[in-house]
Amino acid sequence: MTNTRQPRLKNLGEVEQSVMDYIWSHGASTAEGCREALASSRPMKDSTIRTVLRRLEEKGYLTHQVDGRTFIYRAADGRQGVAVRAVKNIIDRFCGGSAEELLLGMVDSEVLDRKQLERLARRIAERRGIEDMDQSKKERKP
Amino acid sequence: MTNTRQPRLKNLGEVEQSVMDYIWSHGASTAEGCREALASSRPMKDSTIRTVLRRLEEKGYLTHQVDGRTFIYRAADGRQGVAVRAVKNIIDRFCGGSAEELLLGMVDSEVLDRKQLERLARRIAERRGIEDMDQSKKERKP
DNA sequence: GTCTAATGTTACATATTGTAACGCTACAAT
DNA sequence: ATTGTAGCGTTACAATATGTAACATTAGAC
Repeated sequence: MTNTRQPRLKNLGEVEQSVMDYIWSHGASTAEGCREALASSRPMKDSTIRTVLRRLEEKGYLTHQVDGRTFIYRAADGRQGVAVRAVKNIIDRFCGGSAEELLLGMVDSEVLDRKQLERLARRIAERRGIEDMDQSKKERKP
Repeated sequence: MTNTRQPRLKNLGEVEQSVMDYIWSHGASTAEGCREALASSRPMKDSTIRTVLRRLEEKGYLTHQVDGRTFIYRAADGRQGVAVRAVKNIIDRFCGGSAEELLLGMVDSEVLDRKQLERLARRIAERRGIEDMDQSKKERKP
């Protein structure tokens, strides 16, 4: 709610992306767990996956907790949240900070079907209620 | 309309971004025009700006036409379009190709005010009309 | 024909990303 | 206690991306 400007997530490379995809769907994982899970599509040495995981943690995508002497890696933020943050970055860079035109463009393009648009409209309606409340608060202020 | 999968625009570096910002707001420009416009915030040698422009063209952000022996650079696509494409990329990578959850998340977060939500809702309504037509076409098919 | 503005070519430094060898340490089994 | 090894850290190297620019080439102006 309090719009804490978050620190601009760096981009993900291919391997990094696939690791995040795995952790996002699987939940938490050890280095070995990741390595085995990705082995069929992408065989990696033990030290490779560890480097990738460490970098992902540096970039803020992962955190780890220690269990015995094993690291358990977890996503620091969900897929959803990362996606929203990425879009906010786009908004800052291409839309002068205002999302409106972008979202209108999204709606105008072919990205959503009818059912999805309905749900979106409903959600907007709910949200409008909240915004209205905020609005009234503001109007009471001066 | 025909969803031609466009070729994944590469990311822009800082200087590249500022060049695009200039061309997007200014319209078309020569190399010298760009260089002078950015000189105060970012002095560059002639050959530097030229390299940047050429790379931007390689990446598909710019095109040029020749006037005499001078290149006139133009944006290949508008800010809006680039932003939408970037968001589509995010959707592909983080949302399994479906924009719905992402847009719902956007609406739930604090990126739009009431007026903007209203306009968005109205646009969705229009769009729903179109989608409905498409839908009826589909239903007639089998 | 010479000068010069405009473009082309090539290069180099730094950062990012994928990949991995090697090194260290704590625990388990002997 | 000694040693094997599982698990983490350190370091490195190649490929690509990005910013920067010197130097080369060429087509017109004069």
